[in-house]
Amino acid sequence: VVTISDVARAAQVSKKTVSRVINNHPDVADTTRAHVQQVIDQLGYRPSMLARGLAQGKTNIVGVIIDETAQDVFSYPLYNETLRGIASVLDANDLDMLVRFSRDETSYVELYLQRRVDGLILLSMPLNDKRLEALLDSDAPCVLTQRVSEQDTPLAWVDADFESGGMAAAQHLIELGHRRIAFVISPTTKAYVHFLLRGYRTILDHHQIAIPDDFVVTSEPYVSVSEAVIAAMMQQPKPPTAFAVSDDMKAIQLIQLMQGLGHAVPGDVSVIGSDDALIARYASPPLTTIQQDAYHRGHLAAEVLVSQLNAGQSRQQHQELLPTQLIVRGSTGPVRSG
Amino acid sequence: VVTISDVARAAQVSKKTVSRVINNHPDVADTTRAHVQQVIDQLGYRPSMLARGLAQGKTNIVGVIIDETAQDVFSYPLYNETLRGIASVLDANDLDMLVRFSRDETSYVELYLQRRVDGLILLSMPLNDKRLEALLDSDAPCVLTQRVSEQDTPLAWVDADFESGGMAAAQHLIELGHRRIAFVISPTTKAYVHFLLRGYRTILDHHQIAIPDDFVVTSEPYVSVSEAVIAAMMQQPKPPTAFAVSDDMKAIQLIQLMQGLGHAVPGDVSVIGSDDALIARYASPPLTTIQQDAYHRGHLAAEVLVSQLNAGQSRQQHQELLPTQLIVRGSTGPVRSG
DNA sequence: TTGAAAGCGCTAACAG
DNA sequence: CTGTTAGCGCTTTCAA
Repeated sequence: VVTISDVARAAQVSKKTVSRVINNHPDVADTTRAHVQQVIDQLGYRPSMLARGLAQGKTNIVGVIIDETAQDVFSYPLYNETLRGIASVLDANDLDMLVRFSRDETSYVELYLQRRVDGLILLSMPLNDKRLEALLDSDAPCVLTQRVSEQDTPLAWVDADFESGGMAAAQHLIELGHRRIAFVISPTTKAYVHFLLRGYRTILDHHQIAIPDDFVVTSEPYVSVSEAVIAAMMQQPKPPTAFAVSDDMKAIQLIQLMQGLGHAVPGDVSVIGSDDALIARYASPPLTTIQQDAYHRGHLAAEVLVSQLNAGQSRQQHQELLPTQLIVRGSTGPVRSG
Repeated sequence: VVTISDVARAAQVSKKTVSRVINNHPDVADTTRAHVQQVIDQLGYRPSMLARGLAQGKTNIVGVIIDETAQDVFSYPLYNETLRGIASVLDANDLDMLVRFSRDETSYVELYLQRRVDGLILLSMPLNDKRLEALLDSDAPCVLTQRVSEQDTPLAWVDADFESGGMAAAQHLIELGHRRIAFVISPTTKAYVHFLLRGYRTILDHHQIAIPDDFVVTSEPYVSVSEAVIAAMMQQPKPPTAFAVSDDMKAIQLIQLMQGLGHAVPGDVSVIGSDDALIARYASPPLTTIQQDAYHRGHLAAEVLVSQLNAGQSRQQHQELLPTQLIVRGSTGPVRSG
């Protein structure tokens, strides 16, 4: 491999001059620069980022942590978009992206402490993650793409406002005449489902509509909706006329399950999702859902991190709630009269 | 930040001894090791991967290149699975993953030449990519997850056998009585669509079924299926009775388009996809498609790369074709009699 | 079993 | 405008 010393020797200049050339430092005579550049090209020299990183004390790499196990990532197609949003910003700032899917034993801060990355973006951390303490103890620049607690956390985050989304959705269902609304909420380890539920609750409370305990089905992360549970619920004397589901994939499963059980959607029962994943449009009936802009979320989070990195200052408190929007499609309709 | 020297000083030993401890080198007295370890814990010392990398001449990072623009990644959900497969292997080998989405100007080999990564895994490279030459000129350890040419390439790859898949699909359609089969093939920049088409052709040729030129619709990467083109095709005196589509997303779009045009699927026209993306199951009718195991593909590719890295030898010629399987669901049926 | 010294390839002061 | 001298934090000879 050819090093900066090789170039310096061949070009009869000092290493520092070569360094100046490759870093586009202005204080170099044009002729010198041209000459050095020529030698660089001829030798096929590439600066070692490893060495540069050591000398400068930074890696120019950002760690992106995705705390999901295999199936979960598949069922949650929005990570792609968030990653994309992040990538666009990092690209523009000549930063690279080190992606790590969750490894339980080790805390993700290690990535920073071991100087593998300059900062972290955490996608989809579970609620009240224990490893978070290590993060807070460190001075790692860091941005979350999702809140990790219903309380305030001294960390920067950019999150989608699913509480408002839930409110809009509840409003929509109420306007359609629904009064018996059930919930499929999962995974309860993620903060957003709680905000979502809270949004629904706020509106329902306001209309003095109670949510019976057995109308709230929760499940482990991304486990399928239980047919038995739903079937039982629908056989009650007063079954739900609408279901609010915490993600589109599950909402679509629920629709198919309903259809299998002989309940028309939205004729007998309305279903409303959350996310507006691509799949929502292709479901039949197309899914009414709460839209979020995952790309934008990633984009913003990355921008916040980059500004932290550039400022060099310790943690910033940037916290931002992105709007969500109710997208009404065919899976919700007026409650059947009678 | 606390360095190895700090530890050495505090523990009253040499740097080398500390180094031996953190690397679990056997030649250290137990008492010394215990003592050093204690100092390490107390000081909260973490070895700098940057410095270690420079000293050892390797990064322990693998570069993963995804040559897709924004929308494309979204419409091709299998990347998630491939990434997952890769991650599982890298994890097991204490390697990290640097992900880069395509940046046209720069060749991805740069990642290696600049010593940012020890090797590369290329997902979804376009056919006959010019940047490939630079790769071949280098000695970068590298594995493709998809062939980049219909000819043989002196690079390791792990690909899905869509040619056989196409053959199985053609066989299926013929058994259902279809003779007028049309194709929606996209993007033509990817090798797999050509293998797929070749598979169909082989079987159709064998049955002396011609494919009229205007029965093959190609389109730019991931552009939607053109309604006008399809409508025109269906108004011919002898319209196709079946469509073979090169990915599931497009197949589902086509189904919806057909339904909008008043053609029942599979009553009037059968549609067959490719990939077996999650969405295929949720389409209505559920999509008949050619299944591949994207996770396994990533897993294998990463294993090949890791063995290259460990061998330290120059490029290996591992080339492997993974089986595909026809999954028959509801979108294909017997040709309408009359 | 341990240590001293040299070096990985680059940048950062500070001179000149 | 250019070069010299030190490091960055670790690993690797080679001795002891």
